[in-house]
Amino acid sequence: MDHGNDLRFDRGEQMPERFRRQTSRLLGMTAAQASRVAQSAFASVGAHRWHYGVLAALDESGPGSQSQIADRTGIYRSDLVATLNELVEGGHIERSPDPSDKRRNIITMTETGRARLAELDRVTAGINEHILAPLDEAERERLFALLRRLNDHLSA
Amino acid sequence: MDHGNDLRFDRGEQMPERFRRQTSRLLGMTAAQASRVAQSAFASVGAHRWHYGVLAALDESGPGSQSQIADRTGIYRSDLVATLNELVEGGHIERSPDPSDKRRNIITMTETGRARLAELDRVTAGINEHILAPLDEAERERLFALLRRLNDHLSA
DNA sequence: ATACATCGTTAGTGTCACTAACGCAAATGG
DNA sequence: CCATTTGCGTTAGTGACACTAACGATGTAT
Repeated sequence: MDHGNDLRFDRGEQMPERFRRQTSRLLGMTAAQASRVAQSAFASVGAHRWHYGVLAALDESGPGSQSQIADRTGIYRSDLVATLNELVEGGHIERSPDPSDKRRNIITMTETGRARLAELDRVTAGINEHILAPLDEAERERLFALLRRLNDHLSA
Repeated sequence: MDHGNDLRFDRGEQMPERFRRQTSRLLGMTAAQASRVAQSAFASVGAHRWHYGVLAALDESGPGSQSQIADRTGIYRSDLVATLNELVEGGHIERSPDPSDKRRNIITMTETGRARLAELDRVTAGINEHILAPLDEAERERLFALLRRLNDHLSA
C-alpha cells in the first residue's frame, strides 16, 4: 500500500503556516488541481483544453487568421499550430490560404466543429460545476470578481 | 515595436465570453502571473520558491528526514533532492545521516539558514503585497477562504 | 530467512508558458 | 523601384512544475 506521496493535496496537516499563507502557493495549487480536472474531462472526450478556446473564438468572432485566433484565445502562435492541426484532422475546422494575403491562413469552423463545440460546452459546464461545487452562486461570482481584479492588476 | 504576443494578459479585448468564464482558465492565468512575480522576487535574492518552504518547515516543525520535509512542504521527494543540495551549498541547512536509521538523513537548519529565512520572509511579504495590492484586508481574507474551500474540496 | 516497505536518489514524462529564429510574403520609405 | 522592416505560420527549444518509475540500500514483519 504505497501512499507515500500521491497527488498534491493540502490537508492542513503540518504545513508551515507561513507557507500556507503564501497566496501564490494556494493559487498555484488550486490552479493545478483545477487544471487536472479540466484536462482529464477534455481528455475523456478526446479533446484538449485549447480546442475549446479555438472553437469558442471562431464561434463568437467568426473566421480569422491564426494570429487573430492566437490573440483571441491567448494561446501562443507556436502552440496554436499543433492545436489547429488536430482540429483539422478531426474535421472541426478548415485551414485555407487567404487569397488577399498569401502569408495568412483563414480558419473556419465546420459543421462538425459546431457540434463539437456544443459537446465541449457541456464538458466545460461539467468542469466548472465540479470545480466550483462547494460554492454557491454568490460566492462563485465573488471569487470570479476577485480573481479578475488580481488578474487585471497583474497584467498592467 | 514588437508587441505581437508578449506575456499572457487578459485585457478584455475579444476573448470569447465562454472561454473567459472558464474558472480553470482564470485560475490558471492568475496563478501563472502570481508565479512569475514570486519566482522573479525569489530569483532576485538568488533563491527558489522551494527554499522558503523547506526553511519555514524546519523552523516551524524542527529538524526532520527528507520525506518528512517532503510531506510538510508538498514538494515531491524527487524534487526535494536538488533543493536540499542547494540549501546545503548555501550553508542554510545541514544534511546528516540518522544514526538510528541509516536510510535517513536528518535535515537541520543552520544559523545562516535562520537569517536566510528571515530574509525570505521579507521577500514573500513583498510578493504577497504585490499580488494582492488591489484587494483590501477583508477581500484578501475572502479570497483566501474561497480558494481554501475549493482546494479542500478538490483534494478530497 | 524471506518477503515487503521505506529512504534517498536518478531519470524521465507531460503540460504549460514562453523565446528564438526560420523562410516567406506584404507593407513602408527613400 | 528597390531595400528594409514588419507580420505570418512554423519548428524547435527552454524552464518550471507536477508527477511517475525504478534503483540500491536499509529497515520491519512474518
